[in-house]
Amino acid sequence: MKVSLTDYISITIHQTDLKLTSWVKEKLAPFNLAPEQNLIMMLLWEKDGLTQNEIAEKLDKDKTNVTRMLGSLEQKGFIKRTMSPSDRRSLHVCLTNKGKKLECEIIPITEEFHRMVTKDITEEELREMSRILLKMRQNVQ
Amino acid sequence: MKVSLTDYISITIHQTDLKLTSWVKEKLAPFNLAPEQNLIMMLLWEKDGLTQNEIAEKLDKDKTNVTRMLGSLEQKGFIKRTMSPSDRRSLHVCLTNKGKKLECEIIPITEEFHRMVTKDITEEELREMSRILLKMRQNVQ
DNA sequence: CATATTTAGTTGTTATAGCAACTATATGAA
DNA sequence: TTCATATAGTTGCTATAACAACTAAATATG
Repeated sequence: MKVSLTDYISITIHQTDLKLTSWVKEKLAPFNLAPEQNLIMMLLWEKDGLTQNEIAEKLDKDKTNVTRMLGSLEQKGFIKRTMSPSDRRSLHVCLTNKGKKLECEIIPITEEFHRMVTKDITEEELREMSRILLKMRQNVQ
Repeated sequence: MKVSLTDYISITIHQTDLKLTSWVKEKLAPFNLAPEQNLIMMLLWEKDGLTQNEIAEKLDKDKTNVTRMLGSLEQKGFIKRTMSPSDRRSLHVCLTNKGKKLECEIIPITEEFHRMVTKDITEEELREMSRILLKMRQNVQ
């Protein structure tokens, strides 16, 4: 029996992800910050001076993407990259003043986003959802 | 209180989506077919001759993306585009023989994928998950 | 009928994503 | 110590994604 594409849970996940990302993108645009770039900034606000490699691992992203995203963030003046004295292959990523100042403007947006997304969804449902999503990820390992 | 990035359900959704898409991408690569291109093929296997606009609507995608994906599919020889006689702005997208033959090779992969993703997850859990994902999408409308 | 608006599709730009291949540096092992 | 290997990062390529601006054709409205 032929089924609709929306019967595939993977497609539902994909389309939901796109919708959520799109909202974040729109809200962050005035700050000249893209959604994934914002994730890097969030890591740095929590712990400044991470290496590119650490950022890639924490975000579970390909290092090539991280290189390019940091290139963009550096060009916008939010971060600077300096060679590690202990390992000259590594680059430490540090916030500029401009990057530091951004935090108090962006955090409220992130929180508003999370509240909006999870509106009328219980903690229990969220935990269950996380569990199943994690299971799916493991299923395709 | 600072939270981990993985505490955000939107990030869990995003990363799960990436993992699932990556599996599909790898399995379809030998057929010279990308994941989203495959969705278009699935639509056409079900109903040949759709217009670009209909494809965009069914997949809930921007028409610019559809234009480019179809360009790629046409270049690979899986589809052909012909001007609609009734509306000369529209292009009908039709499968070539090569495109038709692909179906019996791809469908088993799609089904294997769905079985693998939903392994040890009950129908009830899947329905619940779909419901919540849909709710999240509506929440950010 | 003429003009305004809508619609279908294309092109340009930017931002993710991942793979392959590369450079440079560090480390481990003979 | 020297050579193989591993690691950090970059560049090139392809594939999604979305927005803006555009062309061409169809439709609606005066």
